[in-house]
Amino acid sequence: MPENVPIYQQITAYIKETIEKGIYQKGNIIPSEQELCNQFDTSRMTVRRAINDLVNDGTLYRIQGRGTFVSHFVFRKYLEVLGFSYHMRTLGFQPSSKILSFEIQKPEKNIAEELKILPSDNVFYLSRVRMADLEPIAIENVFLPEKRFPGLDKYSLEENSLYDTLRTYYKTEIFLRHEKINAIVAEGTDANILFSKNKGVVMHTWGVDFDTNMNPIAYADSLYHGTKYTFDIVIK
Amino acid sequence: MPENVPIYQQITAYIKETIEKGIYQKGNIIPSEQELCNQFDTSRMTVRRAINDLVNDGTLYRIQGRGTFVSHFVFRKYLEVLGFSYHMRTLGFQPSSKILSFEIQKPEKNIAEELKILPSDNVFYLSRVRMADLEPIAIENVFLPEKRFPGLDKYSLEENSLYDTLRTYYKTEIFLRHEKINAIVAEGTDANILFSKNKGVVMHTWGVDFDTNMNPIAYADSLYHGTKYTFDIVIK
DNA sequence: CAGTGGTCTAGACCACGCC
DNA sequence: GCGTGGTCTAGACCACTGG
Repeated sequence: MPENVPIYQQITAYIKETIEKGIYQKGNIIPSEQELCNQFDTSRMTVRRAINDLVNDGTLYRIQGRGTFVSHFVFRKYLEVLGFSYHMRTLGFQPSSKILSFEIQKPEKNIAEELKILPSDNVFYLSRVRMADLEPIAIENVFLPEKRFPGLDKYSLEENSLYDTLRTYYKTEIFLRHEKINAIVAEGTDANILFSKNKGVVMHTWGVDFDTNMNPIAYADSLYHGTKYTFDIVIK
Repeated sequence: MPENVPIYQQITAYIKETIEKGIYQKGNIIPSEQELCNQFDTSRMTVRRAINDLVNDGTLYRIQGRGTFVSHFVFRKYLEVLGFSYHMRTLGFQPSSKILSFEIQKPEKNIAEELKILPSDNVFYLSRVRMADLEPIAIENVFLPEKRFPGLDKYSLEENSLYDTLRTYYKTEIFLRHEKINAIVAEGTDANILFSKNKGVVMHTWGVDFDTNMNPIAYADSLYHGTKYTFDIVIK
């Protein structure tokens, strides 16, 4: 009967489900730790492990002496790490991409450093226009070590999410992204693509994705349309 | 001998210290959980509680069967939540502020909604130019419920960090910020302050700060100089 | 194989909020 | 006082990595 899934994960899954179904409402109290112990026939430390995970990701909060509650918050963490495609879909837009370039290169010095590879190692350079309902929203330039993702060019990244591809074919999950953002004026080709004009205001982002062992797996340098796109960020 | 501080907090403090002192280096292994049990004369669950906290905030990572390691990452999470003053100091700049306005107002509808107060409730409106080494970097407009922070106007926010003031005098700690960012062209007074010109590219941010109980405690709407300022963000 | 982290138990006492 | 969450114990067995 008990799956091979750890009990604490069963409990977090159960709590998330009941929240999604609206059984536990925002701001309402959830069953006490003791009740959950009885319900899942387990010890309190295991229940607390489950609740801790949900408190850490912001789903629940605790008040000592009173109980554990569902956050008032419409939680949208992880969005950026899940990528543009996912983000657009949650906003109700149809994401699509147009590939500008997908080739093997020698990395520039700073990119090699960020990816912790040698300048003589190869990288895939993937440049895409990202669109929402066919409107150009961003230009994303991604660099990935060839060693880590051999044969990546076999896969169609026009239709599929890059992160889905890494997950499915290379068992690589992004754990964390370190990103920098500023605002600049885009000109030339970039401005033409995003604004159909020769100038436009964009957010410029650059940064590195890491896997669960904190190995760098991708470097990205992108431009986002200043007003059509909004970063939606939760900072703890 | 043992302080009133929980053991797991003593352990996290110890580990952080040794990392800062360079005794545990980036990528290096730290003592095993069993060794830390002996060192602190405590049980493994307590040691794990301590390590979990540091894994969750990205300071450490674990590999089953091998050990626990110091992240390769120069970690700068929490920066934004700690505020502009703190951020600038970590970058080696001298932060300062010039208050443009500090008064009691009735909130606009959307701000009242975000702060979960009535439109008839009062808010403090604090508008400041934030500077680094006397160069204007940002214009921050913050709205705080008067009910929650009675007498806030007594304190000098020209010299002191707003968040320090909330912490010290109102025992209020920011747990989380939900922030949105886009890029626009600033004009008029705003552009004059930040660029000494009548136009300039800025990052526009707006969002809400929450305390540990997920009560909204401040709404901020700010403009950051597009190129002098860079958001530095870690997304998990 | 030994050593590491991953999960779990069945209790304990304390601090806090509420009635 | 009672029920809540906060901290902690002293074990246990499993899964994984390395030599």
